Amino acid sequence: MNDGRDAGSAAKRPPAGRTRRRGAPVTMQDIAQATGLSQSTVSRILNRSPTVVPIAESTRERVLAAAKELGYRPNPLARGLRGASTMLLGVIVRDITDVFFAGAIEAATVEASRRGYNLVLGHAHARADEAIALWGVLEARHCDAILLLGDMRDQPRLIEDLAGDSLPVVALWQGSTDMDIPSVTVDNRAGIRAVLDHLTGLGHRRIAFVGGRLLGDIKEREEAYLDYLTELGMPPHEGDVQHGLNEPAAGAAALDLLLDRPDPPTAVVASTDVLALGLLHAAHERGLRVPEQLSITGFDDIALAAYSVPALTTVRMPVREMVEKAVQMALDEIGRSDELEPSAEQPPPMLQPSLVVRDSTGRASA
Amino acid sequence: MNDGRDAGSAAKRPPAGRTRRRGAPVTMQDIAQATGLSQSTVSRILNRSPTVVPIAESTRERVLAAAKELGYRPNPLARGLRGASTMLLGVIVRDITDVFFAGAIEAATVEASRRGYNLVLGHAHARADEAIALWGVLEARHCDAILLLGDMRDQPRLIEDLAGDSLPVVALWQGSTDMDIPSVTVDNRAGIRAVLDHLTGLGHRRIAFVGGRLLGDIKEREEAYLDYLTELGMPPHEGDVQHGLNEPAAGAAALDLLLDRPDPPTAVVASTDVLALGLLHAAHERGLRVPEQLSITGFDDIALAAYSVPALTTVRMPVREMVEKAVQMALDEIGRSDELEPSAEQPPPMLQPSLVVRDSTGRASA
DNA sequence: GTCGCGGCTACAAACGTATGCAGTGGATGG
DNA sequence: CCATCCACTGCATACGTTTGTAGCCGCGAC
Repeated sequence: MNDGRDAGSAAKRPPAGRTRRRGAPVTMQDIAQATGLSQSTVSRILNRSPTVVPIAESTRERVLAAAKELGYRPNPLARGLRGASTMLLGVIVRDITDVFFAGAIEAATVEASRRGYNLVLGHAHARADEAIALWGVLEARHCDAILLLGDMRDQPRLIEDLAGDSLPVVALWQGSTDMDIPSVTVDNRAGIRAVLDHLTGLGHRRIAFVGGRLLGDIKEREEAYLDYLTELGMPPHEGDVQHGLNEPAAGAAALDLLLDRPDPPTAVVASTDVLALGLLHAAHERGLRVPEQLSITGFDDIALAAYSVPALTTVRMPVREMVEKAVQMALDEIGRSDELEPSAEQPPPMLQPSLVVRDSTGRASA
Repeated sequence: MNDGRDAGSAAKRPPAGRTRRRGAPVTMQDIAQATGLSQSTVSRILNRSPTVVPIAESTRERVLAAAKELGYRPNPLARGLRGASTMLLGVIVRDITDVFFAGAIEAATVEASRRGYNLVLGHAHARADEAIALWGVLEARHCDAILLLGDMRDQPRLIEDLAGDSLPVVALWQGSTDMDIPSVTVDNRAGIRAVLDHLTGLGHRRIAFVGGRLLGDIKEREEAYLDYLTELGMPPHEGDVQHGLNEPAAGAAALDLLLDRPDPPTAVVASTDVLALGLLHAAHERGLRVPEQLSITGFDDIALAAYSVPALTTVRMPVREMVEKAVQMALDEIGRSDELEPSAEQPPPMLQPSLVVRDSTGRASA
């Protein structure tokens, strides 16, 4: 039974029944040796290769038994070397702690596994200036395609590496930029318009805006806000637009800045649900009643938005549909990878969000 | 310039200046050919191999230039085949949408990248009964070690595959089970005790509990709750303990069940912040004022807990410390992988949580 | 009796990289 | 002027698969 693979020293290994730990991985070669067959035969059986060559039923069973017995696990590296697809979908997200992206990742996981793919998660880590390790995450993983979640424009290295790469990349929520990366976007303008229609319909005339860093979708939302109010002839007052990180704390701080003035706004549009939650909290801290004294809206409709106090009026992001579309685009591109001509350039799909009215908005107070 | 790698047909490729898409990946062989050197020399230079053999400075520069010029990317598969470590840390999480785990993943990402590792995320998908594709996620990825986030006891296939595997596995928040997987845990009993001390100190005598599925930490928390109240001689009334999924909706539903009775409790301990947020919402819906009429506590201290309405009294989970410890354990195990003896069995580290008093708890009402 | 053929299996060449060892050339010392 | 040594580079092999093709064997047909 000594197959020559033992290390030189005959140190007896722990006699535990189940030799876990450091059993040199079982290879096809081992199975071949155990069954007296050749490694290639084993390979064919283990992959039920498409009848190119017939295999005796008895042999098949013998091999399968041995494989199970020895606890064989295919080595994906070796498999990948031969050019097989890795069935991996890389996902780069700029901030995992952003609950919105967490939801998107969930959606991507579901959609990917429906197609037999698994997810590899890279992490842009918004606050790390040196995002160099990034490209390692992707390329280092040899995925079949890559999904980009969020606007990565501030990570030029990443974009560059990605562009130089030979595999399909699809971006989500990167805002309508002119980067030549196929993308799936949402109609941010329509979302903001819906929110502002709703608020003005409730009689609000002084509507403030709280945004995150001017990236991607956030930027679009702010621009849409400005355009809308300008067109209506009631542009925001000075100080009616606040910026900060996309965190509840920033929202809370912004609210104080907005309200610690004479003649404060009667409604605040947040560029994000997370910010809106911070606004709600700060309003409560000040003893302000929402929506009686102040209306607040969000954007995204994260899971918690329906359970805030009070429940948040927001814009529903069609996350599932967008991710579905993006995964499909990426995988289609893989399929097309053999052909020479680049796929016909189509306008990036843009999906429609929808207003969800809950309890954080009401008629404008005197 | 025709290096023989072209496909047979001389179909001219799109003349775009930047030939993206489907340029067969540049290999060391290509660089060797371009510089007139051999592949092995290129390899040594590109890895600055440790002076085993000297390399002429001019040659080095020539190669580096060519590598940059051609846009060389090392193939991690091939590299891994040779046994090199993949610098990958696998993470299996049972539910990504759980904001608590999202935070943990963030922490793991940070800690891993501090050590030059990257994360691969597998997804147990709490609701998928057939978690078969799972083991594919891990093994298929050939990581150097695996972190388990949450209790996976209901996924026996996964545990089994994991145990049969030869690489280090460390579990986090799996509850104190007797599975022979090294783990890092938190002292749930101490956390619950702190919460109950706090509440009884405020005069509460009828304290209800809302838990998720009886898994891991949640189970421990519920048991601690029962023990505590029993020891104090005021065991929970019938119906004072509610169960559900770990979602705000479940928390909201539970609150109604708890309060739609004569003689309702004056405080509710949630096994999780997420549930507690649902409780807060439901209380608000009922017009109940927190904490004047009802006290509510959470567990975990997720980022949003400080920004709920009102801010949530909860138990801080030492996430960063725990993840740090776990990553260290896993990586240490890798280092030890060459030695034969299994590392000396040590009791799994258990970290201490701490009470965070905010505004959702107050003196018991009449 | 020989040939052919079908059914099964083994051989071997990739895939891209790492690395021990064997060269090769030039310079230097005797 | 030859031997020696050093600085440098190439050769070859291994890693674990996949896959095209060649080989073996027995049985039936002519």
